[in-house]
Amino acid sequence: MIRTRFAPSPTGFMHVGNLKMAITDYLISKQSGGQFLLRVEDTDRTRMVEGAVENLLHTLNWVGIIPDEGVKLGQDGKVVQVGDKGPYIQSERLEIYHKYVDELLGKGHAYYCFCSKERLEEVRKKQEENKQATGYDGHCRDIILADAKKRIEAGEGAVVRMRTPKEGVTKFNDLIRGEVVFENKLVDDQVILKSDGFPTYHLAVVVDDHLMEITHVIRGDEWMSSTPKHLVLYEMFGWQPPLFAHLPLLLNPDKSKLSKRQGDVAVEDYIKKGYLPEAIINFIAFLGWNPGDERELFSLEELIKEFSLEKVTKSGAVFNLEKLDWYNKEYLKRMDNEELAGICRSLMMEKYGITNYELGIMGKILALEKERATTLIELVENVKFVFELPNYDSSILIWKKSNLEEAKNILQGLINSLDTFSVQDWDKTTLEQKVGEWIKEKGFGNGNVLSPLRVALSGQQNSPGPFEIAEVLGKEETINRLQTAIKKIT
RNA sequence: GGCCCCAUCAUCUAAUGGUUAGGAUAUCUCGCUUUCAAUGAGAAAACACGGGUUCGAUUCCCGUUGGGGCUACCA
Repeated sequence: MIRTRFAPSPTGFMHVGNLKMAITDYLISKQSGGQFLLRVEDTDRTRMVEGAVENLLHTLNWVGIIPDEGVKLGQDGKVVQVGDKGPYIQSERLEIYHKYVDELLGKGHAYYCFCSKERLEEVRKKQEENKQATGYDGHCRDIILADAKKRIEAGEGAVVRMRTPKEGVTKFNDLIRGEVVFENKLVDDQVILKSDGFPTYHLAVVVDDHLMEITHVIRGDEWMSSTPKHLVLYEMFGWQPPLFAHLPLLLNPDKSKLSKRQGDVAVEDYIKKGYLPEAIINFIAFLGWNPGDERELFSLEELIKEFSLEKVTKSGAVFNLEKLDWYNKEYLKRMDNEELAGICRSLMMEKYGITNYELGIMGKILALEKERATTLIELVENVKFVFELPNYDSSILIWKKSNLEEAKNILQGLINSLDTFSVQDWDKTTLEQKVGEWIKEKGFGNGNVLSPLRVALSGQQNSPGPFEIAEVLGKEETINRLQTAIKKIT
């Protein structure tokens, strides 16, 4: 049974790269019938952002990824912690970390360091000048623990560093990349406890993953180089390390690590733009993974069944919005009209000031444009002509080599004909059939009639079919709009 | 600089020790059609380079180049 965790820092909105990690963690745990936990890593108090945890959780909820354990949204929408291995917020686990730091100190696997920031910077500068690997120079490595404690009691500030072995190698078998080897002498004596009493990521992640019985650590590639530090800590504690999988990063079009500067990176931005959760999940899951055959459309459920780390690509993937657009169109096209109406409800009410909202009617209106729109925002915008006929120029009523006079006659003829139709028969199929007969009878060309009709109904030269529009508009409004068009000509 | 990772069309990717190197997105052409969209048919488009290994390498090995990540009392 696999236990995975998504461990975000509450430093802002959910990044699409983070979502990719969360999705992967979720899929891997679910397909084994295991648990997916969410842990909040808030050990850097300087970067905390108000409301970030709520935002993260809401975003995850939106895509349908609900943690089994750890921090999640309760029934009332408030943040709660669930599970018997908590707390799941690192700032609430300080005592635990201190206990383990003491253990390391006692065993000689860690030591107090009193070096000033200035000294550390100087050391680093010199190393860079000499083209050496940067890292702590071991200045405080040999201070006797008792002496160090005295200095601390006397009020001196200190951090705790891990005493990494300087010989041999540390290796691990990454589930995606295979064996990776690091020389121990290059593993830095990393700070594990900061002078403010908070642990660093490296200590906290190891302690928590162990205590929370995480079996698979699935995280971004940027953590690869830190993994030996973590492995050394597992070794020091005498713990069995989990399995590691480092996922390739999401990239900007210029192939650098996906960043804010080159476009939107917050999942929230895409929600606001009107992308569907299904499209986002599918798109992101397919960045660096595919089922090996030619299927492209996968729901979360299907992904749980078929996703596998073995098939994850090793190289980073450009976050390609054109493909996202395509996915969104596909899901939009397939969506049930009433469901679509439900999703667009607030957008529609806001934009068109609608008060009584009938899903059936709204669904029909939205269906008019759903094959043409990329996003929900665009869809709602495109349907504007239903509520408000745009002010168009009469010249666009003319079809090809025809003229205004002819258009006017045709529209008038159309009114006379449509007026005889019963309201019961006012659906696109019947309309198309009857108007078709009328066109034949009069000997007009299709375009000569349907084009002016389209413009009269939509105010646009490009629009859905005129009969579909007429059905949605109803008989009265349809005739109304035809009369308006005629008035424009005279 | 040091360490680590990566390398197939513009992009996401598939496959293989011998293939016309496949699909998707985007682009273009044609068809359908009252427009647009959708859809159908097609086009253009890739194995980074150099050495090996091999009868034969895009595939395996090494190197080069290129790209990326890390290199904090941030995660």
